[in-house]
Amino acid sequence: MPDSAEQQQNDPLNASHDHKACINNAIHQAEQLCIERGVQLTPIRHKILELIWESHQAVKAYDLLERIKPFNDSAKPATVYRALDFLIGQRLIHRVESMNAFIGCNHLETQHDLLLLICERCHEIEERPAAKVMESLSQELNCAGFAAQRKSIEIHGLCSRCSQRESVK
Amino acid sequence: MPDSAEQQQNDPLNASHDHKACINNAIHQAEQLCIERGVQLTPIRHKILELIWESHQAVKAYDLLERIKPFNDSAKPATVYRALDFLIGQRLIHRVESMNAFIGCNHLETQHDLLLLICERCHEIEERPAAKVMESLSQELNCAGFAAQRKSIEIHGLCSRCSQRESVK
DNA sequence: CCCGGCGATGTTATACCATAACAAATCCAA
DNA sequence: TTGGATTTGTTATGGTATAACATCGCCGGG
Repeated sequence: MPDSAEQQQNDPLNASHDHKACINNAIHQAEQLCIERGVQLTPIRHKILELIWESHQAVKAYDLLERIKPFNDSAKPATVYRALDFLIGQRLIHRVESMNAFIGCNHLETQHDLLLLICERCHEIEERPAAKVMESLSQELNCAGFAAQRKSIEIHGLCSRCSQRESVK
Repeated sequence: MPDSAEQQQNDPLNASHDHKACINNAIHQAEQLCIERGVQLTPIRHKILELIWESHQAVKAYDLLERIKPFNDSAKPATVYRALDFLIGQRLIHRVESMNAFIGCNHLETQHDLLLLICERCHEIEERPAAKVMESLSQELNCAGFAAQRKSIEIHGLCSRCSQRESVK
């Protein structure tokens, strides 16, 4: 099978993006954070995190289940959901609410409430801190007297590369 | 009609809120819009819309199913989901992604992309147009070259009344 | 050493959420 | 009258998520 076949169906990862380094970095940071926090990034949790990081697309829990079975043949839904709960609790991944799916978090050291830009064509998801949006959002919440605990901001549409392609079509 | 709609907005959820008027207004607007648009707000769709408007809390599809059965004993999941699809397509209701639930839309005449403030204590949901947030969001998306099709902004936390209560406890 | 608590995982079962696919009914227009 | 479009009925199934209880391994106190 040619290398190109490994790449994503609709929209290969940006050629300039060294995804292996990207994964390694994320995983390494996660390991460090767990040590610092005194929590256990157990083999199952580690493997789930790796599987999620295999792409910049959101991954479904039952896909993770299928993909972890070769490494852990006793894996069941609860196995996966527990690992996901842990990873979310440690803010190492996001739950993408509008997709019932999960994606690695690229901003471990900074804030966790981010804008998610979800491309309907290539299915890749970009996280953006979007400081100005968050600032005006805070003001709005203040104004409403609302004490926010969790923010989910998910925008579906076409990413810049895909919208260029659409206009060429 | 617009007068009462604005009043609701300023005073949407508290004791002085005349929810019957609120429902009537929403339903009436919906009926008018469907006529204008040449689409059919059939009895099933109408009933589902009414059931959703019975509260300002998000409603689950299978709860709607139970609650519509007395009126339509052949109701099945598809019955409900089809009505929901229609109502969402006409922007008469929102899907609350982070809850797998549905809520009536209070801003039929204006924009549909709104902030949803979801109270974890009383479970009521407030819609807010949040013009400044939307403005900075547009700038952010522009900046990212992202062509948005659908926006889901859901904030979980404590509403003003509930956070007061919490601090008293 | 033993044991008891704790966190993690194994295991079974079930509940909840959503859609596919095809049939039947209705209505309107050609 | 027929035939297309829309809506609803019906059956079946697939996808998402959690509850509940059992077990295991580790580690520290008695």
